Amino acid sequence: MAEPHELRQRGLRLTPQRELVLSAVRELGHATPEEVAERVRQSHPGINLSTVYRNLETLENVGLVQHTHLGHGGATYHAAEELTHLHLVCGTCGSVGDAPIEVAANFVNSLADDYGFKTDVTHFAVYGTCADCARDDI
Amino acid sequence: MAEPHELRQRGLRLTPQRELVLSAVRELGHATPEEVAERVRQSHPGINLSTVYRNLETLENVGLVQHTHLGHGGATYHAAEELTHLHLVCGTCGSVGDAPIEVAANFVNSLADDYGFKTDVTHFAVYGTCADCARDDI
DNA sequence: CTTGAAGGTGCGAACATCTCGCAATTAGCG
DNA sequence: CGCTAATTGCGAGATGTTCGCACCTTCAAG
Repeated sequence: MAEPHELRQRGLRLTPQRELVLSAVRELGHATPEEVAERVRQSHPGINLSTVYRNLETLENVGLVQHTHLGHGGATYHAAEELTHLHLVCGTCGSVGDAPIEVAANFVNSLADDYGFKTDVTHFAVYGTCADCARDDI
Repeated sequence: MAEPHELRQRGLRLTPQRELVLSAVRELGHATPEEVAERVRQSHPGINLSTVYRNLETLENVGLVQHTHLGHGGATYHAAEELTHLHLVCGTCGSVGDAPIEVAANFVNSLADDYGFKTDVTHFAVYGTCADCARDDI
């Protein structure tokens, strides 16, 4: 039973770079393209940044990874399987916390009912002040 | 009665560039730094982009304007008075809709109660698919 | 009204990110 | 094995934003 590789299943060629980019994203959890490249270089030093960008895009197109905006400008990538939480970004200390998507369920439903807007809560972070910073009142 | 200018009240010097940047932000609603610069150039052609960036930052520090991330990478600026709505960004057509912040009230309260996280819902857009695109199912 | 110090502006260079074109390489079908 | 199209590496280029520095303005003090 020739169980085809998950990349081949999606019509992609199986290149070492591609596999490494995918596993880097999986290992890193949240990662910028730069961080992915750095991780990949541990086992494949010659990989080019362009290749990382292109593979992230390709992998996103076939649904294996997704990107999220955590602020500033750059996107960060996740394995698609892990997108089960939303991101709480603290504007004071910069920390990124997680919360289950369920906390947004009512909000999402309201937007759907009132505006017909289908929300993907994981795509943008939720911005604010984390508990620690709010307490310290820096 | 010498009502001091709003900029002077906040300890800022009154320069033509500064005033123009502020009024451009007010007139434009949502605007990228580039758009602000373009608007300002209508009455003050020589203004430098750096000056726009610096003034946006300065005005933000004193609370007259705020920036929001609507996606991609760049920030967009608002007059602080107008930040009474959240932004619904459609990933399909790119449109930016508004919704009153009240729709997020429960969500914000949940995050505060369960995580101690004080949310600023206006800072990041809410990403998803707008009613039109969802209907067309493009 | 003058004047000096601090703040602000313009300009160009430097970055940081990300995209693209192109030639060389490689996966995978037949 | 041999071909073709997909993929990679590389360098150049497009953006978007920041920074240093010399010159210019604001404004308060005299």
